[in-house]
Amino acid sequence: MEKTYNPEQIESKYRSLWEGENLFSSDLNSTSPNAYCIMLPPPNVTGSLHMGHAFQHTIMDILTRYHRGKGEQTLWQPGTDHAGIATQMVVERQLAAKDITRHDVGREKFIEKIWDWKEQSGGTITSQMRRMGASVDWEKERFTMDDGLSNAVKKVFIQLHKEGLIYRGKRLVNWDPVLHTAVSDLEVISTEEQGSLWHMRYPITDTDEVMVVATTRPETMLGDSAVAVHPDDERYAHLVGKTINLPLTDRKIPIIADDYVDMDFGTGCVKITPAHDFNDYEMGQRHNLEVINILTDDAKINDTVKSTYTGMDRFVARKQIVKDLDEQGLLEKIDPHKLMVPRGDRSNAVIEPYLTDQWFVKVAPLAQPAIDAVKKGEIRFIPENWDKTYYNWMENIEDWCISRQIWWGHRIPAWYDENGNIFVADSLEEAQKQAGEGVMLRQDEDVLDTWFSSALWPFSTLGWPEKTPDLARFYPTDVLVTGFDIIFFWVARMIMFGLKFTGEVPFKDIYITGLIKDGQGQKMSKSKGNVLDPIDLIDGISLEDLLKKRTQGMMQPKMAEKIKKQTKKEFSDGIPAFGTDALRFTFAALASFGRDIKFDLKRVEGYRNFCNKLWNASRFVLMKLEGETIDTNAKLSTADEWILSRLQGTKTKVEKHLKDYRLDLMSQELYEFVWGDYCDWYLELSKPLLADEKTKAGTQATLIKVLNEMVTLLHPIIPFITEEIFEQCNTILDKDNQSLITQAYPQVESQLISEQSEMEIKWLQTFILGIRQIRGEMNIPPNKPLNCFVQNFNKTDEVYLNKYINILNTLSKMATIDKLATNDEAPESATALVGEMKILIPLAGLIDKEQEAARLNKEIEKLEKQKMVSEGKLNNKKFVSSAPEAIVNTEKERLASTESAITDLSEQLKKIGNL
RNA sequence: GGGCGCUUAGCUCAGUUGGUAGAGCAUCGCCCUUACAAGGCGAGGGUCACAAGUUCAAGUCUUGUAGCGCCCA
Repeated sequence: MEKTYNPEQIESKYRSLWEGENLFSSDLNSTSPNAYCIMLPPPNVTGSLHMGHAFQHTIMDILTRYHRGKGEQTLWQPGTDHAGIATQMVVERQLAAKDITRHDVGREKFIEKIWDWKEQSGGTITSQMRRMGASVDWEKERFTMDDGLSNAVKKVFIQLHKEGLIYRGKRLVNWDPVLHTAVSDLEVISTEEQGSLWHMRYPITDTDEVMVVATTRPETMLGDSAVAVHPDDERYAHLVGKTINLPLTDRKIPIIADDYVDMDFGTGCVKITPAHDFNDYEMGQRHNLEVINILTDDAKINDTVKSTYTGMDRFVARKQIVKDLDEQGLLEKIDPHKLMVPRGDRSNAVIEPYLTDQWFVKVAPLAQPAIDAVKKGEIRFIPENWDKTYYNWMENIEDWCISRQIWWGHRIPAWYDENGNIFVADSLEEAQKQAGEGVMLRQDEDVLDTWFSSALWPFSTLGWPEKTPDLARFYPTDVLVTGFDIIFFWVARMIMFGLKFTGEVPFKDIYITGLIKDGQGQKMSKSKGNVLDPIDLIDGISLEDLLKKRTQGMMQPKMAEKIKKQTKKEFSDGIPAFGTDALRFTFAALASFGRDIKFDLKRVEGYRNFCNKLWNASRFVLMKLEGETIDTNAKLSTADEWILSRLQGTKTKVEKHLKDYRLDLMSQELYEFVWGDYCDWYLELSKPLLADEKTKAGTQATLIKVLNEMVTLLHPIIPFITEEIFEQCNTILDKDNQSLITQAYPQVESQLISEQSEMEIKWLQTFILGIRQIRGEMNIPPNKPLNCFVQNFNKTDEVYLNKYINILNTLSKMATIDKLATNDEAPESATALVGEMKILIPLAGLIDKEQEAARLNKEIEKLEKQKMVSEGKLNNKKFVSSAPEAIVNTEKERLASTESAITDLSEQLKKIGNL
């Protein structure tokens, strides 16, 4: 084996081996009683892997590899979604660079271009997944626009339509005037921006009075249908029922009363524009107001308004209208005002409420069973507090606008005849049958929201609506691993559709992961220039390349400067190559149940070091075993029994943590076992044991057994390095070359749990630690041989002393360990305690008396504090009477041993002091 | 305004049904001891945000306060 761990070579070796031998296949273990299945949340086909994906994929892979190791038939289903708007935008942008639009190209050609683009860039994310070691069943890879999935979409649409759960209607929707499409509520991000509040004077018909209304969007006044006041507002009571001469138009509009109006906001008068505001729309319905649309698809003033404003962009018109009102003396004032501005999450354009014909899913009837499934515990959120977020949203859910005015996606399976009658069918032929011979049909131009097809993912990928064996075997799936940001977009919709169409929940557990943020706790985003590419952590990247990556395609040069500065500060030497395993271990270790995760490069470095440690421990073992025959029945030493016993404890905890999805605790447990128990203690103990013919065989057998189990336990987290170590072990043992990925996950062997050996080794450790502490504090070099005495030992101590004399001499570099009788006068010494037994290291020329006195004083002080705590408790009658007996006893024992230690150390202090 | 979180060592975070506050990193000593300097050994460092309550006992349970964050309206 190489002296240092080199991830690069190992990783490429096993990437091709695993896939080449089809070891991720879900056909393995096909006779197991249970099957295990995880659906990969399909990433955007033209996207790339970000830290969040890498994190979640690591979690899914750990679960997958674990269950595969448990002998279950396991499917981790991969695939991508077509990301309608996002993907279409990319290709439109490419066209825009050549100064053409999709309309110039035409629908069919344009879609061809998108498919081309998908072919070209669609492999990015899957190849990155391969770099991460994701053990998905690649043979089952799906795409939301595959034929099978498209058929499922059609079938669902048709059935829901038949049941009246999908309808078409003219409604106010969120309109993106740049993309020319409706978007759902969820795709609109409202943020606070600085704007103005314009106060306009509206003259009351046939009077000299005016009403002052305030608005943040003055241009919408062209579509006003009323002015509303609160019914209890005495200031305006006399005006209700009169009309306003709407300025800049020749229309008269009524003054109405509605208790929706906030009397205290502004003047208490509100202009009502039903076609361009969601609240106004509802009020319009209540009062039968006219709905006047004044905008075009691209948010220009339309020709409903016969005026000079027609054709003006909404923001140009705004200026002009304000100017015109001012000239007519109708502008009262302009106040600066902070308001929530809705923008499209893709285009960043200001969204307009806009009246159009759209398709909707009636959600309420679907939501109730979906709520019940969680309430009844058929679906469990992990951590469970997310269920509140889910309920909160599901209980206030609105109908879902599913039509999009774009070309890339599943075309809505609906046709219209010349009279506007709708025929929903899975083909033109079917629709024609419904409409009758000779009727001219035209298919709906729109496509469905991408999430509509994603919502079917857990069963459409398994072949639904066919009753396939996969569907029977793997559905309902076991766990969904995803971020909280798509609980509404996706999780809720999968549950609704899953229940509706399969009658079963799509998954039993929903593991909501935290969000990966940068070192400063900022959300990673391209515009902030703080994204980390997981692949750069694996392969490393120079500062130069990182700067280039983070600033290319920046809209604002100013931002680029800032990003450069920040990046130089944080990554002055770029990022070293840590390897996939180190990154995966980091993700596992960070996967606690908090909400967000500040990503710290130092952690990756630490776990890279862990891999190196594991590597070198393996090297040690293999060196010691080379050319030897392993006797698996050899007699075991206490140290062997001890490490095997510790291993059982570790396995038990790992099992529990996995069950609880606490991968952080799982990885910590294994980290501590490997580094603390195995490397720091057992390997050191093995050195003298291997040198002794009596214990050699047992030690060899134990070294390799534990190493093998360790790498098997770690394999789900760090698959590459463990696979390599496993192979090296096999080579040395002359075993057939099998892959670790197919090995059984180790089970607890309860007969190997040994309290006796744990007690004995604890004694040994205490002895060694006592001496190390004296060496450390007295600055005695660790390899300088020392003489020491022991005194005040009991029978057990004596047995252990005889048994472990060799080990003690080796591990704590003792020259001699001599027994002193209780009455024997010891030389001036530094002292450590093992229970009641004293270890005495003569000062003679080695140790400064003052220093040892100071050390003892410090120790005694610590013990005194502890003594007081214990005494305080035990003197409290209530404690003694109410606390459980076991607790009281522990406290008594603690006090006794503390007191005895104080006595011993004080005595020692006195001895030094006297000299 | 409604909902959900967070606040523990210099930093990043664990802390199970209440029972002596932990890890990694960083810091400070001593060591290139034949698996590992990407390492070994030792040490220092905490009023668990604040206040009150329940309890023999509170980082942990209850209530309130402050600061920070996210989601929804």
